[in-house]
Amino acid sequence: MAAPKQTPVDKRKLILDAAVRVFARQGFHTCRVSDIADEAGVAYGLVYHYFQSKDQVLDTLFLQRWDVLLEAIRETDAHEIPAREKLEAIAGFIIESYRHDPDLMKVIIIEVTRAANTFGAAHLGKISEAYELIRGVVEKAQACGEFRSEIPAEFAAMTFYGAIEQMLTGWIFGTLAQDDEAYERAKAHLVGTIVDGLHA
Amino acid sequence: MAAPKQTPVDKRKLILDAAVRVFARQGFHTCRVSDIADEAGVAYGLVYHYFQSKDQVLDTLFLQRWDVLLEAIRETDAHEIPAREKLEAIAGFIIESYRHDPDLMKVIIIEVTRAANTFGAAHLGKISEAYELIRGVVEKAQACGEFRSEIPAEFAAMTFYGAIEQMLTGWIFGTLAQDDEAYERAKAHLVGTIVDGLHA
Amino acid sequence: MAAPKQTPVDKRKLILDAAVRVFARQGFHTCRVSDIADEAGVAYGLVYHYFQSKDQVLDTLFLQRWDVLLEAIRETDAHEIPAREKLEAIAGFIIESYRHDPDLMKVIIIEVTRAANTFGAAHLGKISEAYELIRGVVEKAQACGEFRSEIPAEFAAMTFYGAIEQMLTGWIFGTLAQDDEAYERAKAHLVGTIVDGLHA
Amino acid sequence: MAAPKQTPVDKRKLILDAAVRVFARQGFHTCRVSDIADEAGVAYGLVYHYFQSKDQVLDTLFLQRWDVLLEAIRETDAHEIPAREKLEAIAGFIIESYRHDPDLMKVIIIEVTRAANTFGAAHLGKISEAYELIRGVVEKAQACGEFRSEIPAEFAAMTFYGAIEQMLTGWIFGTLAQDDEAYERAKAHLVGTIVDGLHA
DNA sequence: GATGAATGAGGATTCATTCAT
DNA sequence: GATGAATGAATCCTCATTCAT
Repeated sequence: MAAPKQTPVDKRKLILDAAVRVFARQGFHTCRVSDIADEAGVAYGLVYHYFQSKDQVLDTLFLQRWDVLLEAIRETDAHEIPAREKLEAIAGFIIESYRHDPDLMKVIIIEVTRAANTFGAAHLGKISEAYELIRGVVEKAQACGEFRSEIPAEFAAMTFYGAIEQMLTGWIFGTLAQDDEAYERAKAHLVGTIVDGLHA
Repeated sequence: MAAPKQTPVDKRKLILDAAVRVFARQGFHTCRVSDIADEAGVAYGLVYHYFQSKDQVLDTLFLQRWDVLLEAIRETDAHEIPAREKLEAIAGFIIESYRHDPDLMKVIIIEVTRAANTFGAAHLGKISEAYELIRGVVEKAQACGEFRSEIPAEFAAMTFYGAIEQMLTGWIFGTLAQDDEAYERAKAHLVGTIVDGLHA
Repeated sequence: MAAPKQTPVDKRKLILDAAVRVFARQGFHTCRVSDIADEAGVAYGLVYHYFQSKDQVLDTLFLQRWDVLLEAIRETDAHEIPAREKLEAIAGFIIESYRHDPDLMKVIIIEVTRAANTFGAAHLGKISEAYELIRGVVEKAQACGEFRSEIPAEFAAMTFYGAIEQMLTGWIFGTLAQDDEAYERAKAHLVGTIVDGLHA
Repeated sequence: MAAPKQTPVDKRKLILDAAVRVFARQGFHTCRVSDIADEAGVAYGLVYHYFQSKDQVLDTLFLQRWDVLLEAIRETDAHEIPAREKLEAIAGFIIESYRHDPDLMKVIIIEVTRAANTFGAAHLGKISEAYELIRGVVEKAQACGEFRSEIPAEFAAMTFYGAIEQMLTGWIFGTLAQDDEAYERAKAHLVGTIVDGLHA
């Protein structure tokens, strides 16, 4: 009888996971490739067996996660629900992503999304897709009268996206309180601010 | 008799101005100190006569401009005007700063403010001062009943600041239209969104 | 009953042939072992099953062919014919070798014989055997009065060998015309120059 | 009174001279840039202050010397003397070059001229100029009846050049005796072989 | 025999910074 | 103040070779 096949260790996955921890801890530019290999417990060269370069490791991490995010936004947008609920779902998804794997989101925000001079520029297209999807949500809400039309949809999208990113940055740097309650409040207030406004 | 004093060329200023152009064009990490010296038309070593390091050149650029910004916010806040007008003044000041010297603002946003992994972290305190001042504006508006109190002031501040930065980023990368009309619209809509909300 | 034996593909031969093409195309140092395996359509590791190292692949290629060459010279030298005809036969054999398999000769000349800093030094002994054999031809011709004795035989051999190698190099790099007629002319003129001299 | 200006040490020259010794001793590919710096007694980075790359150091060495050689051939060719004397002068110049600085000529022959797979290919044009000049000498001799016309001049040139290079290679590898007498003999016999032929 | 994942040593290059003049 | 030659630390990437299956 054949021995039950052990799930073999996926070294590629091992390296990606290690990279998240190392990038989050030391930063992409500050860490060496050997730090990733050490953290993963694999030989130096194996990183280059699975990835073409140090850059490509981060690219992979970003694209994997970002595509999940875009898909989630698209999925949300497909439902027949008020725009307010869509925005709540989108904010909620991002916040939960951070809650679930803060290191990964930290790397994506700090090293890619906000790193306008390096990876941010390289992935501008992918990042813009998120704005566009949000703009679509706003446009439809304006068309059906849920949102007013004076504010250009692209402005509204930028504001919404900028607010989320700024909040995540606050959590990452510890300038904003972060506990379970704070996460929940954030979901509510983010949309509350953008949709209802600050006025009394 | 003393020779009539020629207006001496301020080489330090020459270097700072050159640095703005070089940082804006090539990015801080991609340019070499010699690029700055070449652009300024001075000798390599002179950069180190006036500045302790390449970092310090950027630090100087940032701090100079950021302090002006903080002062402008403080000045605005000192007036007895509605919070809405204060926020309009703040957004207006930043937008005019960009309009007046796009290279400098590009460098500050791209290389410092959004560069969370390098200079952004180093100047976290200074950058946070801006959030704090805006939070103060909101808090006072909540206290006097102009703004509602459900939204924590720090959330509101983050949203407002995040929206501005995102918009500047859009201009810098050319994903957002930028002409005189766009600048004016931006001033109006930014505050319109945050204060009045998107709802119909 | 045994299944009729299929002509088995000789993978070792497959690898050697592929190596000739790859070395000729990319050069020994520029190609990777994986390039050879890919060209041969075999697995990476199989190269190391049949050869101890990348070097050994080239060594094998060289020694195989060079021994054929040495044997041909020896065989020619064994005949009772004028030295002039012997030299003609030797030049003819080398030229025909190139005509028959230009890639292989290119690899041997470029990567071994002329590569004085790497394989040329390693195979100095084998290469020298060729000079020695040619020197023997000359010495015997001097002893019997066919060639004059003022020119040291080793000089004559070097000149003859150097001329052939230089001509092959010219063909390999395309600085010398190469077509059927050129090959035939080369055979005649090579010996014509060395034996009769250039003088009128 | 001003102190007599000491001839300042030309570090660039220091590096080039050190490179000749290191390349001759260890070979271009086997030595490290730090070996050159150490041999020259300068800091690692200074090599890169004066040269763009390790390759460029060798290029410089080759081109400097090769241009001197080409100039010497041209100068010789300009005289109204028999072709035989011209060839003697050319062979003599090269042999004296080797005698005067064997390390430099070793590097040029081994690492450039014969290194057909690397620098030889890169400098093919420059190297070919030498063939061309020699071919010119032969052509003129054929035109005036000093040399017979059956042998194509380009063949004759290849033979002559190939013979010289082969002889130098013999000296470099120690397969050919080298002392003052050998050098003098070589000058005479080289041309003796090519012009008068080996026949009795 | 055959496969290809895993290993790890080795070196050129960059460039911020220093310092003698 | 001004110059630019001199310094040397730091690290990504390549790729021949090994080895478990």
